[in-house]
Amino acid sequence: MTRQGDARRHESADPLRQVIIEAADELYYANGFRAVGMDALRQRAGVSLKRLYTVFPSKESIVLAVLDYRHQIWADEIAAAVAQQATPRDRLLAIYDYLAGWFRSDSFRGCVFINAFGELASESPAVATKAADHKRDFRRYMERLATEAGFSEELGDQLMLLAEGAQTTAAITGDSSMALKARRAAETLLGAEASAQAQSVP
Amino acid sequence: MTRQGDARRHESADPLRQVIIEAADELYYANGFRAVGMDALRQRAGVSLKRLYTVFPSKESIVLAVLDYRHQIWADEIAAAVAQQATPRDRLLAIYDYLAGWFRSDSFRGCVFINAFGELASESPAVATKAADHKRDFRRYMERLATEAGFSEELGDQLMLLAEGAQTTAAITGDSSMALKARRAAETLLGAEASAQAQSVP
DNA sequence: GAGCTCGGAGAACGTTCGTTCTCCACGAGT
DNA sequence: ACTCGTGGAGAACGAACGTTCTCCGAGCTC
Repeated sequence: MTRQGDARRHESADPLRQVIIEAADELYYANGFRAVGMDALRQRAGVSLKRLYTVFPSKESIVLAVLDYRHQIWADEIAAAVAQQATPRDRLLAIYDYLAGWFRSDSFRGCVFINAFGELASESPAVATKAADHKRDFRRYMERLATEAGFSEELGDQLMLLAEGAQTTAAITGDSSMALKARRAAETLLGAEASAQAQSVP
Repeated sequence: MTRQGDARRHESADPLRQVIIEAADELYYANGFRAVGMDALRQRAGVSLKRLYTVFPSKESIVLAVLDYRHQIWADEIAAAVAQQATPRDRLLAIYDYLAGWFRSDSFRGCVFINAFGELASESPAVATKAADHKRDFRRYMERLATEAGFSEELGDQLMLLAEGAQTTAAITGDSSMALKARRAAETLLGAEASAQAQSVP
């Protein structure tokens, strides 16, 4: 979300392409994909329509590029938040602290992939698969984090579900406390599995 | 979803209005709200455009009526699934079994309120508030179920988050096993709070 | 300086869609 | 039988939007 550290990693080689992607990202996320026309995007990016269409062949391709961009930001920021924590337990719980900060930001409008899926999946299979890919990646990431910490893969799935539920609920109801509720549930799940392990290894 | 038992409760007094709502519900849910035009709805409902506009003043009003209809179905079917279970624990877990059956149905395309929010919230504040109302209702219902079973209100919130996460994840990835994963997480949360209660009352 | 190319501004085109209007057939009442 | 009103089918209208086209000016080459 916010630019900090080596956030430059998110930028592509072509600077014009990057300007368009960032302008589209802001407008689409704030107003929805369909509500933002090519003219508004042209104006925000400071680029003529003709030039816009030399870089991207269609609006759909811009949407897909924005989703790639957001996926990279999400993955990088999650990884950074996790890396700051030392213990396996804190690394798993760092997800929810990251969500809490995101939910409280003024620009929060839910998960862009869920939004894109709801808005465009019926007309763009490419958008639908990109949303599915993103969710699959996040699930695998949580599973990996869980198994690396000595927990079951299933626990990673469960923590993923809590994070997804917090995102949609916070987006629709505007209640940013969902991140904390999800975190406390995650703590309970972690504690339960840890004590079950201690029990089974006497 | 499926009509069984006293599903007639969902019907309004005006039969023409009800025909339109049910046709709109099927088309909107299967194809998305924007993808279905008034002409397709007119054809499916077997009603002329003029008659359609005598019953509803606009498409938005039809969308809102469909959301009301779905909210009633959801509330009734959840209540029925819960009522079939005898113990407090099974009543709380009945939610996830209901979700499992729903996810496996061919017509499953996610939570209609989440979809409507993503598609229309940016242009229709009424849709946004109706989605928020629905989620608030469900949250309160889970909180009530939890407290009636002797658990904390917070546990109800956590079970709600699991259900929400399962809905979005199942919708986007098409993986219906999310209901079972949510259920197992819920079982763990229930067990943990039960044993904590046993501990604190020696 | 003349010619040429590139790109900017925005008009134009074709499509979609919500909403309204027109025309006409049918049936009831006298 | 004639009239009148109701309602059906679908044309018409206006707006929005993605995409393409036109016109024109700026800057580079010889």
